[in-house]
Amino acid sequence: MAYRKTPAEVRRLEAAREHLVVRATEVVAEAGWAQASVSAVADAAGIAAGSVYQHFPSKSALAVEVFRRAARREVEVLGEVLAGDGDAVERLRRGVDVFARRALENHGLAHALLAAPVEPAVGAERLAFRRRYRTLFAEVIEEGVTAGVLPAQHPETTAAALTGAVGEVLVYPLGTSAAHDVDLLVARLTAVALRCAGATP
Amino acid sequence: MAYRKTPAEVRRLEAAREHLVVRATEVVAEAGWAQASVSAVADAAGIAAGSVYQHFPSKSALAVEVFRRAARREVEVLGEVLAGDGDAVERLRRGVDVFARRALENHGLAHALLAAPVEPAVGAERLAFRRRYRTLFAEVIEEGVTAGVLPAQHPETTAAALTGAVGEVLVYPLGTSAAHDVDLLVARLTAVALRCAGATP
DNA sequence: GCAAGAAGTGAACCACCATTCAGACCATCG
DNA sequence: CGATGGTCTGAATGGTGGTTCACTTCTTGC
Repeated sequence: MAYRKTPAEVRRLEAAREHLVVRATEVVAEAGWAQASVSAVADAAGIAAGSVYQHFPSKSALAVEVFRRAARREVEVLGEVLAGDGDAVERLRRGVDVFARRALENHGLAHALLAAPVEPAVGAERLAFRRRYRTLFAEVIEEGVTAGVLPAQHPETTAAALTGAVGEVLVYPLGTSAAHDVDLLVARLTAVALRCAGATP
Repeated sequence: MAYRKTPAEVRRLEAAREHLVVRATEVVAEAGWAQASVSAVADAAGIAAGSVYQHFPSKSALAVEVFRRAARREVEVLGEVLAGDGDAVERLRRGVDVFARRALENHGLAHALLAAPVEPAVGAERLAFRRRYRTLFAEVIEEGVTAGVLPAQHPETTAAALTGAVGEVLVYPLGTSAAHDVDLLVARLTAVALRCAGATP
């Protein structure tokens, strides 16, 4: 028993892993998944390619972790806004508003999360997160219907349509680095989203 | 001058190319892009891998051709329905209806066209075709607004939202081979789509 | 039939990357 | 300090799959 992991050592390892994930996320946000090779990511983190495998069993596992963290943040933010104050329609409006603004603000990462081609493992994760978005939206819509501020409808379908609609409207602005009138874009998007749910203006 | 392409020979070559594209499309529809390797596609067409390069300069070029043909058919069908009889709202409803039914009928191909991961060259083509869907929808919406059957709105944004919404609602049913109640699904989808555009029920 | 030249073949080739591993380096503790 | 057993390195390995090319097979025009 001449070596035992000391708490400091454990912390150091966790920090190294954390650092790797953060840098990998930056690479993905700035250059896309295709450029995020193991060696590129390792370089960005200042470690050797082989050291990546100290922290993750495969490149896929790292990619999934990068995706999960970033996506979870968005789900949490959306969830908070949708569970906030106001009636269902107002919360829905704010949810779409916040989601869109955050995506436009960090368009590289948003594009990677929403639209960019990904390897199968990450694709599966993306599907899972879309389902979570859908569930969040569906809850608010159901509330709105029950409260009588939204017309009768199938909440799951509307929720799926909303996630698709928001994503598609944002994809083109996200794909380019050109400047947009964010307020105008967001106003148009929230208007469509509310119509989608059948809110009366 | 001992060999000159005779018309019959030219026709034979075109037929061979055609056959290759058709078989490649079948492979993509049945097994997905990932399984459509050059050798798999060549096997399906009954030719050697090397012969693919008689017809296309690269695998990418073949993939793009496969995508383009299939996507063009859908755009044409949608265009015809949207330019048919009835007011803007009715045509929009029928457009979404027909699009969804065709997709569900041929879910393998639809999934490949709409949602499955693709190589960059095909991804660019996909974006281009989405823009065409958007343009088609936008025209009808603009008509509807002018005719007063739809409320004032930004047609391009609504059109983008529509393509995204339709795609997203269909992705899950398309991804599985499970049986669905097509009529119910389509009814729900057209309802959301019409609300999206602000049509009064 | 035969020479010319194109189409077709498929095994070899090659580029690309994730992954491995033998050795270097370092932290722990008696 | 020195023995133990971890972490780190980066060049070598290996699998995958698109592409090439020397060769064979077929079509054409005389």
